[in-house]
Amino acid sequence: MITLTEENYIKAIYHIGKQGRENVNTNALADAMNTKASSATDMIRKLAEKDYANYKKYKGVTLTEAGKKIAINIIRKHRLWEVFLVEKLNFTWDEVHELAEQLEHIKSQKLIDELDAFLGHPTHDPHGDPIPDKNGEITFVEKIVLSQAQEHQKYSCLGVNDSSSEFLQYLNKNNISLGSIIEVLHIEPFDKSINIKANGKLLTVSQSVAKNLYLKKL
Amino acid sequence: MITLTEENYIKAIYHIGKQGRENVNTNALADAMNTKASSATDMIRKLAEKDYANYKKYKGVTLTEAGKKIAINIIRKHRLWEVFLVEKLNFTWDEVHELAEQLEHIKSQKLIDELDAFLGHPTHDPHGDPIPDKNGEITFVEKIVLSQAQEHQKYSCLGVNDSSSEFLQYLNKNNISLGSIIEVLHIEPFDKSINIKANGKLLTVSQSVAKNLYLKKL
DNA sequence: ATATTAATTTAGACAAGACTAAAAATATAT
DNA sequence: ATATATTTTTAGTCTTGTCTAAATTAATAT
Repeated sequence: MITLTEENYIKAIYHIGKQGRENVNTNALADAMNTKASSATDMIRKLAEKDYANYKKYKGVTLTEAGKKIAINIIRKHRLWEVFLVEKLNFTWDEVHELAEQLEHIKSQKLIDELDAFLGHPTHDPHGDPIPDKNGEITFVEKIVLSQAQEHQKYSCLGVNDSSSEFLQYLNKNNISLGSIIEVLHIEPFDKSINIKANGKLLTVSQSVAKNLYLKKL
Repeated sequence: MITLTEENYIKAIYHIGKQGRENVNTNALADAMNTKASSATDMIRKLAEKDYANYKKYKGVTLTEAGKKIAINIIRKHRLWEVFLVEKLNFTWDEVHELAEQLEHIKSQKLIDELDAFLGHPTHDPHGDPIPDKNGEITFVEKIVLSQAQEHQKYSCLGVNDSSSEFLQYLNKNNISLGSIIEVLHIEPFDKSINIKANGKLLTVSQSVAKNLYLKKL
């Protein structure tokens, strides 16, 4: 049996490992888990013991194939629940994350298969992140971040990098959501702020916003 | 904050208290929770400490109003999830209980309000048990058990007392479900077995079956 | 190359929820 | 009414996941 805490550590290792170097260091993991480095060390040991993680003292941690499988399955559940909440229960995309953190730990293969079918086998969650299929395959869509976009080019909004409710509410306020058409008008060389036309409306966004918005060239 | 374990103890106290004397004894609680009496004593102490339970040494435990409120809310969530699983995700009534035991602990008021609305504010779960409303009100339906039924009388099936999957599968096999029309033909004085016509088909049921099937006189 | 700083691990302790074994209180039987 | 049996509580221990403080290893700077 795998505990809830173990699942959360595995998920954190997966996410950190994804966006940076392969080997996840203890402090980064402790940060993500809101614990101290010593607690992270203990858990890493335990996960290595159970063959969910590869661990060499002072060298950081990676997931084994078994660990990755668990991580991907949790992510699949998380994202399917997010779709359910938004599509069926009138949640907005900034409300679903915390709740999905609870729901992702529900254990039932049939539940997740049926939910998937009930939702029509969605491929992306409400933030634009891909939903792994039953076999753990993740369909990768080529995407860039707004801060790397070119002037005078049209894009469509694919998703977000930062899914904090603050950021999502900022986007809501400016009427930007999945699929929104965004045209880059001008990039200010001084501070890298960007003038865009989003769904027809003119808007200037800072670099910190631009870094967290994923786009697809049209 | 209330822990998962505390919630489960509160629920168990509520259910045991419901079907028998008010004061729940330590052994009964330990049994229901699959723990030992000493563990139950510890938890009862803790619940009393937090004002969820009334406790006098050696005298058993009851819930306070706050405790009852929590219990009823968990039951509301449990039964709404059961409806969801059966109505929307193709589960059968014998498959849903364990899964609902997990789902009932998800914490989100909005989730449960929206789920309730999504399901059309159902009043009963798939086993015929009433679903408490948002204010904790439980609509009580007068029901008898098949073993107390009268000969030559027609009834409709309201629910079950024993919701083990063995019993539910027995009912499935004999095509008895919620709302089934059941006519009592003859009660055998020797062993109290009962000849019934269920959905048009003749069937003889033992007393232990008859004790666990709830009916409403038609 | 060595000193200093940063990251990681170890050691020991704590709270929650469980257990066993023993003691205390209550219930039952003659 | 007293002896016996049952139930409940207490005392002490264990595991999980956490912490602090100290020790160790790795990284960085001069």
